[in-house]
Amino acid sequence: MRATIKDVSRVAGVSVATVSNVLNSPDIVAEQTHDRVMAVIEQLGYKPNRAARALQQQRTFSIGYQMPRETDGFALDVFLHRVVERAEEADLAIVLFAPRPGQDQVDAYREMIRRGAVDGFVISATGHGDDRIEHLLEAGFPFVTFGRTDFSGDHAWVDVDGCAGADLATAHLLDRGHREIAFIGWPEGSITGDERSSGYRRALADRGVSVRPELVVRTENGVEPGSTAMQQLLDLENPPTAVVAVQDLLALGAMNAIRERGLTIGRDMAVVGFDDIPSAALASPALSSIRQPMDRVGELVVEMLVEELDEDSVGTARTGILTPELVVRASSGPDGGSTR
Amino acid sequence: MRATIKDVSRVAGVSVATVSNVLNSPDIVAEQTHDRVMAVIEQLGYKPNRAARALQQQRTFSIGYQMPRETDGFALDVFLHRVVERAEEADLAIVLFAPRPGQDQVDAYREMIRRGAVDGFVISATGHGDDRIEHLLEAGFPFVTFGRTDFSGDHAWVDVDGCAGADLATAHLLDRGHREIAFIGWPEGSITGDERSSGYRRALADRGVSVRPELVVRTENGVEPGSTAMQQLLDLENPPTAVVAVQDLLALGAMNAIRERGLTIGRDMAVVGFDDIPSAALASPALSSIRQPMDRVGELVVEMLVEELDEDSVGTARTGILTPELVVRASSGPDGGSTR
DNA sequence: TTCTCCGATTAAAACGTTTCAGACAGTACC
DNA sequence: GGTACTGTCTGAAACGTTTTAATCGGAGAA
Repeated sequence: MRATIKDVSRVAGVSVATVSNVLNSPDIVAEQTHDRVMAVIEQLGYKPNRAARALQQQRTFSIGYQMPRETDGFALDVFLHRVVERAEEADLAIVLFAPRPGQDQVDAYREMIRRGAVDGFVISATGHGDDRIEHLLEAGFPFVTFGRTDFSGDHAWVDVDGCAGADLATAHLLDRGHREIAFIGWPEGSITGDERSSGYRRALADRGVSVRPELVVRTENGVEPGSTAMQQLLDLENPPTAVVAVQDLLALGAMNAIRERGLTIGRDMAVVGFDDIPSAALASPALSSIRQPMDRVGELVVEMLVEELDEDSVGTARTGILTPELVVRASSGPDGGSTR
Repeated sequence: MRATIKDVSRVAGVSVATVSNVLNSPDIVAEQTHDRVMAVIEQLGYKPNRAARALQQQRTFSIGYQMPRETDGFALDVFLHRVVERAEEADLAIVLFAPRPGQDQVDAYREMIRRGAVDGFVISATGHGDDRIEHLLEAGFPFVTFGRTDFSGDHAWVDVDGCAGADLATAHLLDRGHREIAFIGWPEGSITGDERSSGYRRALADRGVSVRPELVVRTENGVEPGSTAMQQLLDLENPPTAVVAVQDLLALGAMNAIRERGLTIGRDMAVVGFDDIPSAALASPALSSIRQPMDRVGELVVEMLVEELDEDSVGTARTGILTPELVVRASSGPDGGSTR
């Protein structure tokens, strides 16, 4: 059926070892032989069998990725697409897995390792108290995370600078003349949320604007919570003129609340969100937001893992911090001169 | 490092063949032996090596899925999550791949087959003139598609009944008393689009409402086209009182146009979309839409492929048609009595 | 001439499974 | 006591690679 190395060797009149060498150590084989074998390989459409290679080399040429259950605000499609593309370049396959119903998350990883299914992992949806990280670290198994963890110092990770993102959003509003800028955040304690809220404060501090504590509202993610939070802000004696939300869903909720009060978004109240989920562009008015370079994240995550695998120097703790970008749309008001 | 079958056999004091039998043909081994070996397997945390198994059995226990480039209106995350879960149950891994830059789509499939990387494919984003299908058919390689193709009679596929969906949407509006119902569709020629538009006509015909040709507008997908189409409909001498869109993006665009005319969505003009993209629920007012059971699709696709692989009876041409469901939200008007 | 070295090639082992053909001991049957 | 099973277990081959060590012919050095 499929051509094997044996077929190639027979047709080319050389040993299988030579064929293997042509592919893996082209320098040690005579040029003439090389060309002849190459021609046969081409002609037969030969591709080395993955399983055989994996068995012999004791590496699988594939990396595992746990399919996330929820993907709120996470552009899985673009992330994963780039991950796959980049992995392909390094001759690696992406293998998806998920804990079986009732199976512990960590167990799923353990199983993948035990059956020698992957050489390493790409991990997303990290956070405080993530037991996967701890387990992989003590197992000494290669992995790279998207997002920081409790053990960020000990492993490779890629993250988007949430602080810079929130700073960007806030500065944008300051540029447009706003001084009373509110922040709808998550409860303290999440890595991502705390980062972003610090960016808000930094931007204000940089411009010498003092933070009014009552302008910072913390709530869980979602449209409804965003709406409630905004109502609360609007009920203040001295309400803000602009608001930055830690996530687009909250921003969309805030927009609803603003609209319900008969105010015009962008004119009476400027809004900027975070994550640039697809619905941000589709909202009306369209929501200004902070876009994370998810394709770059995917790319970088794989590149780091490849390095780790090549040198198998676990524990070098490479890190990559990417800068998000501000996407200005109608919700942050009529375009003042400065769109940067 | 990892325990192998040899380790187990040594510790349990039996041959490797017996260990293998314990796992694969438990019936032919004495109960006592079985239990003893099982205990050792447990104790050592032994899991059969994937590569070794694949090499010996000449099947890979994995199925390939080409990462789609664009995912408009396709809930990749929920589809893929269920696919992975269901595959796991059948002891199959999902391997992602994508054509390398410059590489032909079909070539990517061919390469996967040649290197014996997968036992079969799950394919989405099908349509007229899809050369992947043709190639796989003549290669006699197992696969199941989500969506019909030019060769639907010759292979297994799963699809959502778009006709029933559009019927549901249209009937819903008829139930609410609308008689002048417009349809914003795609240009004729796409399998999915034509199906859905026929559902619109069927619903009207079933209730004895005649189709006014000028109420059917065809345009490409997207928010802007939807807006333009709606403007066109509103400019009619005798404009519709409700509109069904073949896709949510078009519906969202239509909503923008309606709003811009100073009309109130749901009261002056009812709107129903299709696909129930995340933005539908987030729009304001929230958009009524037709939801496709993507989790069921994923499930079914895998189940069919598993059957195909087991019996290796390619060409049985199993088919599965799933019925979508109507999600009623504010855009289709105040709730009249009948929400079904 | 003989020895050594070198470049090119290859035979064979190994990776961890599954499976086929036997082996082996006991049991039932004639 | 031999034959034929039967139930359990095992040795060895095979799957398609890579890799190590060995072979081999020829060229250069002594």
